[in-house]
Amino acid sequence: MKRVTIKDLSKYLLLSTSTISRALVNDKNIHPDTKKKVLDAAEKLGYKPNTAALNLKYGQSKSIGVVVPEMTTPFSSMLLSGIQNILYPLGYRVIITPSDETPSIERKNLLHLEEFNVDGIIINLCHESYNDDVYQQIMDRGTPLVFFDRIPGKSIDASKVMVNDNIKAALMVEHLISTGRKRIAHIMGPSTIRNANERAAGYQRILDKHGIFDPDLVIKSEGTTFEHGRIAAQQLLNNKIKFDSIFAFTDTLAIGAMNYLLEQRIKIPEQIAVASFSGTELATIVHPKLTSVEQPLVQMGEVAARLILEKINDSTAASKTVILDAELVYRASTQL
Amino acid sequence: MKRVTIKDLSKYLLLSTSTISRALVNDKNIHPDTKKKVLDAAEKLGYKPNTAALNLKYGQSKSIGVVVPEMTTPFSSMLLSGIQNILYPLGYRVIITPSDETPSIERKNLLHLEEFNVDGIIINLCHESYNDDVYQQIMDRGTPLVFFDRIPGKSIDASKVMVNDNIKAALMVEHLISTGRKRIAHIMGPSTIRNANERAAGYQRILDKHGIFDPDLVIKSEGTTFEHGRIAAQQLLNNKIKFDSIFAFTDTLAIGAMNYLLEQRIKIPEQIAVASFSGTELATIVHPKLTSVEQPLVQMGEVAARLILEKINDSTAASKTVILDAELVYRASTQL
DNA sequence: AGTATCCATGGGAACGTGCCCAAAATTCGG
DNA sequence: CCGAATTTTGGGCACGTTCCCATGGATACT
Repeated sequence: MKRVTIKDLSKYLLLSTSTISRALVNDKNIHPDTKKKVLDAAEKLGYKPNTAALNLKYGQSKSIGVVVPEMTTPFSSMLLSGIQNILYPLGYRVIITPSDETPSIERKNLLHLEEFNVDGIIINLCHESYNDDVYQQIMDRGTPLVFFDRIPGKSIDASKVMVNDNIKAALMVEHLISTGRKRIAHIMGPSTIRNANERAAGYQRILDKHGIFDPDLVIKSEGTTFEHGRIAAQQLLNNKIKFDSIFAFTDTLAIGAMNYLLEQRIKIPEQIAVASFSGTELATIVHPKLTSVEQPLVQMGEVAARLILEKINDSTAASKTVILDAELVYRASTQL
Repeated sequence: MKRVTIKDLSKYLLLSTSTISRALVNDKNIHPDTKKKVLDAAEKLGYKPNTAALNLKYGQSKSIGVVVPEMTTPFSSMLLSGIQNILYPLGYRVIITPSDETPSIERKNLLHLEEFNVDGIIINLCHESYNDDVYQQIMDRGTPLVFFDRIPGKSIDASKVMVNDNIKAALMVEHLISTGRKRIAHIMGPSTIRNANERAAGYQRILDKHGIFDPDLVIKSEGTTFEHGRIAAQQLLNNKIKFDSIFAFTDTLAIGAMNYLLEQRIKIPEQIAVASFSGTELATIVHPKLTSVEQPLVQMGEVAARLILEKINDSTAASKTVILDAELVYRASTQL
């Protein structure tokens, strides 16, 4: 099945390719009758513009790369729908590459995307510094980068989208305190993730303020999977430290922890309340439903897409950092 | 930042573009010294082949479209990693478009992907027949299609990958019976999905065989979300029908149902056992963990990718239907 | 030494499109 | 009714790459 080109139309209608082209791109220098004839023939023969030719012509690939740390939770998929909301109507392809929370894979993905000639890359890091050199290289070579959610530790001249982790974590801890909790444990994310440190800082700030901070209450998790959450909960219980609630770095960790507690026949929230940070459906599909900081994920994706478009359309555009608001949603896991 | 082309190398080394090209593609008709010089210069100047030019040259876009009904569960992401395992090493881009379980969006996505000139499309349907005409059109126009998981109802000449829904559903129901359950309810998926009918048929076949089938035990769900599962469970309880277990069309429905039961303080599995069908992590992150038919999702993705490659590389290749095995995993939701 | 063979390189067309420039066809003003 | 202005069309180059064909030079054989 040979594809129909402008040349085919040209032969078919006995018109030059220039005229055909003009009809197709809505050029004003063309007779309405001719234009109609061309459009009809294009429809009839099933003409489809060849994107490869256009890409070559304009030096753009009309595709955007997205790097996410994982795709097994709805987190990334919500961000993606935001990104696609903006980019698909503009004719961009979106190419997604999961890094599996592994910096070396992230690195490979980035270079791979560059190889694909993407016009820009939107990325949610898995390590705050490991690939700093690559980010800079890629940008130096002319491909704009936009960071979202997990941004680099070191300041890099690129647009960024995120929420205020520190403040929102603090507010969530305040909520736990307001429900009478005093021994609030924290399952902290890997310290190679900037947000983990920010949220931990917000947590500590409030406990300090109330004079109830205890370093033993903080468990540093080495990863972000459900299993890591389980392990953290197990550690907390094994440590024989008293605690009446948990604030976890993410939904995933919180749910893993919750499962372990439930298996140990601990009642949530009666004995231990659980709160976390995210913005996905995950919080509502467990029992009891999880109190969490709901990030506006779809909106974050949309903003990230707009920021990358700005950079693509004007490579000298100033970098912007957009901080979105997140809402605290109180559910059964912290309320009797 | 202008990109480096073969012409730049040509000027830089005072060699023709032909020679540069030969060096780059490992042609044998080139002096080793020249080749080394070119390769070094390419490295030094940061030459990257222009994919758009290659795509134009070879008439392929080196990209594959994937249409999935949803992306909020790990289901699609596991399939995607399978697909990407195969396609990325071969230099293919993968473009993902979620249809949101809406046939009209699926239709739009398919046409959109065709517009993008993808070399092939891998699709998991959201309706067994609504878009039949488009599938056929797209294939007629020369873009191969591969169906996986949810395949079309009507027979279409295209490769397909799936598991044997009927048999596996039957085995799962046998398991419930073997644990002493006699009143097994079924939350059936929308009958516009072939698999829903197949699994329901497997369910009924076994209940009939044991003479314990009761049509009142079957709830037809209108959708596949967690919420639909909740509603189904609610209906079951409201109907005042006695039942001691549930076999659900998918994990998602099962978990939604489980949540409702737990909220009603019903004990799982003591009072009601729950089993389902899927193959994702979801089954293990709820409490109690969910017994389910584990489909080899990553493998399914890999097979789908290989099948589409076959069709791309030889448009006359015969269509294949691959049926993969699925494993029953028994967890806490059905065992005391 | 002359010719045939081989190797390394250069020239240029092609993929499909848009756009610049020129040419043809039409309209307009006097 | 003729030249000028305007509209409509055609020719051909460019984007970056590969590959066929041709060319030049070196080597081998008679």
